[in-house]
Amino acid sequence: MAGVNKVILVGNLGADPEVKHLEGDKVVANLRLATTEAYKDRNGNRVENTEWHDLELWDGQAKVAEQYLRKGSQIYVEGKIKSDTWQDEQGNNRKKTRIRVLSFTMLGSRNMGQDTASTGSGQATGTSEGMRGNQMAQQPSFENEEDGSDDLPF
Amino acid sequence: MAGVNKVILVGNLGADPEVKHLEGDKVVANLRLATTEAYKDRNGNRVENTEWHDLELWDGQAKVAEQYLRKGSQIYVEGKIKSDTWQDEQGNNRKKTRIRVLSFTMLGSRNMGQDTASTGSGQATGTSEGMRGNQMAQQPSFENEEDGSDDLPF
Amino acid sequence: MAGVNKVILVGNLGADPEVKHLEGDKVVANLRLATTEAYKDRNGNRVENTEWHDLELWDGQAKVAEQYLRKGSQIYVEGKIKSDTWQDEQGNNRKKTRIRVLSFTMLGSRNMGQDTASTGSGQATGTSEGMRGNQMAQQPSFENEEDGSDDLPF
Amino acid sequence: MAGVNKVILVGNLGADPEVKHLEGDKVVANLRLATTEAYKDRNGNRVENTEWHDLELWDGQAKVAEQYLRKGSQIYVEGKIKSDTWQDEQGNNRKKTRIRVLSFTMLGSRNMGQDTASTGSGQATGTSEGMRGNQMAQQPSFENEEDGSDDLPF
DNA sequence: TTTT
DNA sequence: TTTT
Repeated sequence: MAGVNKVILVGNLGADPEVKHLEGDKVVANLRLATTEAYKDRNGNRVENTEWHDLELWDGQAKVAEQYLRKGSQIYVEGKIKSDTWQDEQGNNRKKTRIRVLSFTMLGSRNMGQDTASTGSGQATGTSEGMRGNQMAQQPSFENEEDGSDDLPF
Repeated sequence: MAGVNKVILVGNLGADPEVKHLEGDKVVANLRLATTEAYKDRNGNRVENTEWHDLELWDGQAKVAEQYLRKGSQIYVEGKIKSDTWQDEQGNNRKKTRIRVLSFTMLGSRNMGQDTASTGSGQATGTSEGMRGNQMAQQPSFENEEDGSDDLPF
Repeated sequence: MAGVNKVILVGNLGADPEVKHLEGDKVVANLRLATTEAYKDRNGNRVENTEWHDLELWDGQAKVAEQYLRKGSQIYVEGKIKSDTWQDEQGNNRKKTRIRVLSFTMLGSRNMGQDTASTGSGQATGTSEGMRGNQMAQQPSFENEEDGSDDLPF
Repeated sequence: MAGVNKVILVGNLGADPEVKHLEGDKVVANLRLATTEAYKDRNGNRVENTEWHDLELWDGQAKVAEQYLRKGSQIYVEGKIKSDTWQDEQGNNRKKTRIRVLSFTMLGSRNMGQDTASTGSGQATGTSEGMRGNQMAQQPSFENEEDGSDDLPF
């Protein structure tokens, strides 16, 4: 059946991206994203609740993340839930849930984190196809399709 | 930072809702929802990929689910990702991810599952407050807030 | 700035798609989609509120819409807000807002309506009046890129 | 029918909020929000496309907007499409589409616009560990129900 | 385990 | 003009 599996997150990275360059020019980046909600409990005390998400980005996106994202970066993310299941050594069924990122956008302005001053020249070039997204020298947004093999948009 | 943690799903239930009535008038329903995407692989073969989601609904919502949803029901769901972490007997860190449903809407028409012919009379009454949602005898849509103690909308 | 402009709708078509085949193999379809919300007012009376949306689909998507969608069809839509501005004869600034559809999915099940037997092997059995139970043999879900020239996904 | 009518925007305000205090303690704020997408056209030239949205906020939300939002503020918005129709003096049918905001969140950190230094001691500081530095006086996130009469969340 |  |  034709379904919908969509995740939208706005949060901050808990650490720098972990990027692995695989054979065949494949690149994968793993990010830890915190989304925090604050509310008042029934006693009127402010409570903060943080959820941590494991994000997975591939190829062009992973490269953008590697170049521009840092611990603390605030991003808007669109993706889908994707879980892996396996059996552990004890024979228990295990499941790990990740967010497969389909597009993301850096938020905030002014600066983009410590090492990003270098992006200033950037012409934020996108490929014409498969790039609904936006990107700029300072605020890259990047979209990738399922098996996208897009190059860096810069 | 004020974050966003939003999930939107459209899929079908893999089984009837599992509902538990807890002390203090609390009710919780657990649903298994399948979201299936189909695409053509590079050889042009149609591939289907199903993701299973664990949904958790509380109170008024849980009651609506219990009454109207059945194995196979197609629903639109809005919620947020919520994970529990603990240590298992081996001392390993474990994590289970669920979707905390904030609103859902039944899709399709005609019939609503095997026993729902009886819903025809439907009062489908909503509370004025906290009910952005929609509901009807035959196509209930229901929203609940964080600690919502909403009654059944009927 | 890298922005986000996203619309998610679930509703029913108020009329059959209006499709125009333009030069250069371009096709555009215009749909009228109703999204209805129901709630109880402060007197406890059920109130229904319908919003009508003008949807615009291009090329491959437009063809799918032409072939499978009919008045009454229930669909899930993802798109973006897009407005045209101009001056009318009186010199007044005018603005028309549309939803540019980026993907849609037919909802509901069972049967698909009158002329859809042609869609393939498919069951695609039709109701005579109004083509409400939608979907096809394969339940089309269709995504299109900005300038996508995708063919029919079947 | 139970429908879905949802809009998600991330963009910047084109002007300070316009706030009107109505009788009966009602408050309405109107915002102009720009969402910009950038892409490369078929010649490889970077093209920027800005869509302007008319946002409408009520009551508690309107007050938060009045207090914290300024021209240039970057926000995440969730709402629904809402159009008014009428006949103009020439007897033409007219329609104006707005976004009725259901929740919004301020994005970015650092500064919040010209006069907002007063909104707290705060420097919107991130913590060194895990960057949880979350919502603060300076980064309000606010949700309102349909006829919500919520007070300021501070 | 759903749906097609 | 849809849907219930």
